[in-house]
Amino acid sequence: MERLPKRQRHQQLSKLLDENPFLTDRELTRQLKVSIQTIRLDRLELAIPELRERLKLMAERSYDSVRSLPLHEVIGDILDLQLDKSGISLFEISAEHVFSRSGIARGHHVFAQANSLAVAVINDEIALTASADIRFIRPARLGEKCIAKAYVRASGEQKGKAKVEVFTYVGEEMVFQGNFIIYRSAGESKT
Amino acid sequence: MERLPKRQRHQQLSKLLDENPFLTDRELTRQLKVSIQTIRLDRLELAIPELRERLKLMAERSYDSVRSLPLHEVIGDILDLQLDKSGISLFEISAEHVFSRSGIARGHHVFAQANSLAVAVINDEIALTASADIRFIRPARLGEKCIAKAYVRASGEQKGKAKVEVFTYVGEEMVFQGNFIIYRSAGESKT
DNA sequence: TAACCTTTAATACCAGGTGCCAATAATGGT
DNA sequence: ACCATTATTGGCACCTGGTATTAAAGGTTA
Repeated sequence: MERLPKRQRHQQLSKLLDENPFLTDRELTRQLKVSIQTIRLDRLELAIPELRERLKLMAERSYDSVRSLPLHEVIGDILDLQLDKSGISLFEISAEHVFSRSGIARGHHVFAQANSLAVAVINDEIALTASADIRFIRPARLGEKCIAKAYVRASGEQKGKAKVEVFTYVGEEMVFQGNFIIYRSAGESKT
Repeated sequence: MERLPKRQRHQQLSKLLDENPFLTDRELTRQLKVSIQTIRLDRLELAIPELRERLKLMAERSYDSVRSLPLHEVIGDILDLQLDKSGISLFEISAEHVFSRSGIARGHHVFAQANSLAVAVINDEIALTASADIRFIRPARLGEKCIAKAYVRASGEQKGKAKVEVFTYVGEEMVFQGNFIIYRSAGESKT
């Protein structure tokens, strides 16, 4: 034993199941070349539930996410969210977001991050983008982490419209700026 | 037997599983007061798969909707393209593009179609969105086919900037309108 | 009465596991 | 060289939530 193989295998196993959670133990034995018992011990140690439990968990998540916050409908990861006030999200530019020749992000991805943050920050059942005025200040490039900050300037609970300003930065540099007008269904509600 | 109970039961069964797809046959027998065999015959007739299959289907749906979230290269199919003049693209709103509650398309997908068309219509090596002024005129809904039409208003081969106007329609109705300023690398090039 | 439909029952079988125990490796420490 | 520990494998019983099939009991109806 090289003291390592087990941990390496654990990492591989986690990675495999991360990429494809639909694998049975039997299929894992083929990929990792160990017995099915070992796979099961590994899952035990790593606290990875059996296939059926995994599927059930996924089904449950998707089922009650229908009635929960639209957080995972957001492009980028929400780092901070103060409803009707401000929000921050992180979005890393990866290969599928850029023009292959130049390595520069396509504008609509940067926009998507800002737009979905602007919608998420509005504390309302239904929030839709009505219009926007946007500027791409400098290109965002492959591998860069974009931090978008959204500020609600006029929440307009009565008027049915809210104004949200979004600034996206890579490090210290601003790459994008946008003013969004968001339709909101009514006054605040929910939770 | 009252000749009806069966159909009534079928309706009830469908309704129960619609409200809570996580019910086992055994739990259904309690609610419907018939034997488990009857439940299974009912599911057969109604073509309702077993619990595990239902969970798997839900898991799969939620799984590849997560995977398809990242927007791809060009959004929509280019139907017509006259470089430096005009272009038309078609984009059909499908389940992964809408808010699940309302069935309304997220703004950034509609934007993405317009933006990628505006970039595609510019006849240059490198074309990037510099800024845009956009309006979402009415929401686009699940299943609707969006036709975006882009017109180059000022190609600005010297100035390094081009102005492109995009209108998106569903049938006769306009759903989106945008004015894009696109950076272009130099004069025209390419074929 | 026979023919039929609906419901229930009984049995064999399956996938994808858990839980447990025992038998081997393989590895280190001394 | 020996022992203890850890890692891996095997085997078996059992569980859940089913499928598939065959059979039987009950009411309905022509």
